[in-house]
Amino acid sequence: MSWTEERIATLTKMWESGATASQIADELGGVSRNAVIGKAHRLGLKSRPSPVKANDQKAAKKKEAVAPAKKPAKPRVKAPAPKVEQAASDDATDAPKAIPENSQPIPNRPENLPKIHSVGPGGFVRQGPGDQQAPIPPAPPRRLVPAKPSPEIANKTSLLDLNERVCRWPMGHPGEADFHFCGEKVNPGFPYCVQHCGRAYQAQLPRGARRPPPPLPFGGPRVR
DNA sequence: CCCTGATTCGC
DNA sequence: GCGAATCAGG
Repeated sequence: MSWTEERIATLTKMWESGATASQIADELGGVSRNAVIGKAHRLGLKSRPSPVKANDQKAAKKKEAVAPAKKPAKPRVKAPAPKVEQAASDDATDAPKAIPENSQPIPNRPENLPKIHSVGPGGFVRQGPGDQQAPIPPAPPRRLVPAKPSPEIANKTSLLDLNERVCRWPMGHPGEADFHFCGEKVNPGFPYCVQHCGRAYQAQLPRGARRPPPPLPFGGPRVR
């Protein structure tokens, strides 16, 4: 697996937004956590909160320069990454504009967040940030047409099934076999069904009640 | 043990 | 340039 430009872009975005190297490697696929860290450093991306920090740059640390008495060969092969090869090249440039980008995977402290219960113009109940039922954020914008229909999405709403009348809320992550869309009847005038309108359009909290973290442009780390 | 990132160094 | 091996802290 080579470092294409989009893969580097994803790495950079995720790294800067605080995702761990493991998450990044997992999202990219085909690379190890070490590869991600190594690449990040080569790219000049700087260290974020690193576990090992209390170093005075001890120069007196050396590995064995010569005479590697014994090599453990290579027992360190846990996950050879049998990732599902993605036939279609994903292209992060075009984004379906109907897909929202407000994703807050960071759980807000449930402490005294005021319960807001307001009704949107379409009749949906706005969801307060304090009461997210499922913390699954909307999937990131990506190109996501599956090369061949798999049985998992046989009865689900695929990208090709999208039209003005069905809910475009993404279910799952693009690129995965069972990725599909909600497909419910939309709340008239909205790109989503009533239920997902409640997720997409959240109630505004009073000033100072909270400060939402910045949205993750890549859609956030994969939730497993 | 698990996790994390940093560093080294053979390729 | 790449990344496995290794290190070191949490």
